Amino acid sequence: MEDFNQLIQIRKDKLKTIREMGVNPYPYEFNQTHKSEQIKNNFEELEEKTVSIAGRLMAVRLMGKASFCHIQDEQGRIQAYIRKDTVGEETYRLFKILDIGDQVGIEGKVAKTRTGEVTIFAETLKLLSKSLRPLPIVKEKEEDGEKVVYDQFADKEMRYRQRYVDLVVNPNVKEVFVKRSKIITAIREFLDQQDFLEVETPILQPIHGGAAARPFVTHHNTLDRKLYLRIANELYLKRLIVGGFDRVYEFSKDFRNEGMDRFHNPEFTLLELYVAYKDYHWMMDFVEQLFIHTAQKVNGTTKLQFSGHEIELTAPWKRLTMFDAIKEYTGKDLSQLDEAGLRKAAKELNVDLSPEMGAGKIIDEIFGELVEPKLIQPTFIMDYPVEMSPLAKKHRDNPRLVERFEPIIGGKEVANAFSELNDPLDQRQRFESQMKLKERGDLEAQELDEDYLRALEIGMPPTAGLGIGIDRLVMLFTGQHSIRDVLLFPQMRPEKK
RNA sequence: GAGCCAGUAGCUCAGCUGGUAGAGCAGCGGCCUUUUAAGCCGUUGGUCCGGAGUUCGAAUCUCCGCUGGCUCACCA
Repeated sequence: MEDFNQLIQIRKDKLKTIREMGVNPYPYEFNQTHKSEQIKNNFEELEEKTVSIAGRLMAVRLMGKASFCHIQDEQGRIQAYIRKDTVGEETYRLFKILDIGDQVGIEGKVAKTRTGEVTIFAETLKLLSKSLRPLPIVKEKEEDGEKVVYDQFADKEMRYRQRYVDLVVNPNVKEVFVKRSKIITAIREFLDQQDFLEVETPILQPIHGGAAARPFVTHHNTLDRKLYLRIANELYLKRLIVGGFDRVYEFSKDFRNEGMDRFHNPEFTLLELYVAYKDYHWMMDFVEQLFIHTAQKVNGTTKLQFSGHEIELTAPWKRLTMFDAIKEYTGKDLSQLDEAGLRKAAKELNVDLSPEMGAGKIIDEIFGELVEPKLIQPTFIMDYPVEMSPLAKKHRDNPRLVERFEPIIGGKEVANAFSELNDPLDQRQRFESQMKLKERGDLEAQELDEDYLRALEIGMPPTAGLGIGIDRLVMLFTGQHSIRDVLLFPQMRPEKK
């Protein structure tokens, strides 16, 4: 720490010197005419033209009365050449005491150096912001066309806690978040083209409905009442379908008070959308088109590289009922078995069960263990056991099942959809069986929402609904293996002083 | 929640079966007007994650704790 303070103290001393030179180390603006990649990509056109760039000083090679440095801006890095004779004595003196990490603006002519690198031959240089805290120094070298990185800033804890440093120093991190933004834009564009209305529903909810999860609890002082941070927005969006909006969607931050691992962060982004007069068959076609549109817009192809697999998103995707999928991958037909029979089958398949699991949960367990990880190419798994889906409509041919599907890609589900339950009496019964689970100690069982039932009693049209975990979608589209790598500021334990 | 691994300079790391801490980069002082991991000479810098124990002596061994990573469990 002593040493660290020393490094900062040296920079503070330099700051003082700079002020004494009559230079404002924190000026108010700078006129940028170009960015780094733009200059490199349009060299012929810009050669010998004057440009001005702004960015962070990332490398300095000082040689007496002339120097090379690299400036990093939003697009990348570009080299600048600073000559004492050209910029003048005062400016060169300033340049010599600048540190890596300082923000500078440079104006000069574009040309190539002897070794062929596009370089700005500086005529003026302006300090735009003095950095007081040292940055990790990452060096790169080209070797046989391969980029070798030295001293990479790799400590994950520090990368997540100080994302601003991570972003400065690890350029590929930036790409992930640019892509994340493009994905959301592409989805929004697709939905808007299809006449959806983007809406906003409450984050603070008196009843946490729409999913099975433990909530965060908070308190409203004026109303003196308990409120929950939403775990889903499903019940509000369906109230809007009742109200007469036929196509609605919301990108929502949802909150679940559960464990954290590479697939779970306490707050995450969920897209939910609802479409009146459609069912889950229609929704499967829709999901295919949504994914294809997004992949084309973001990656320019319907192929995805993930975990060493090449995934092809072109429609149609395989459609399998859950029972057929289990039969295909385990050889067992579970469709006619009762709970005892299912337990026996699970045992034969070496799937561990806990005693409180009901028939639906056992089926899901077998599926999750033995089938899901093998579904690499996009596959719709359809028709889930009724007990696990209290908001989905019963299957038109089989009352033990609901009309629900999940698309699985790369061995992981990326969405969840169903024909929405709109029979108010059936919905009340489903809530009541959830209440019984809750009494038995299931902390994730859903709450009975009297107002939602009132809305269904007013009457909801046949409706298809869809939820997509946006973070996991981004993981899939960017090839990242941890949710923390697609969240700018993942949740961390408090930093120890 | 469980198991495994890790924490040493600003960054990346070395430090063997215990003998009192090192390198490269960065920093600082020099030299250098086409360099690119620039180079050359010199040099500063450490609560070895924290605490307790064993020992003449602990970065190193033991225990407890903290933080993180990975895997599993829970969970969409």
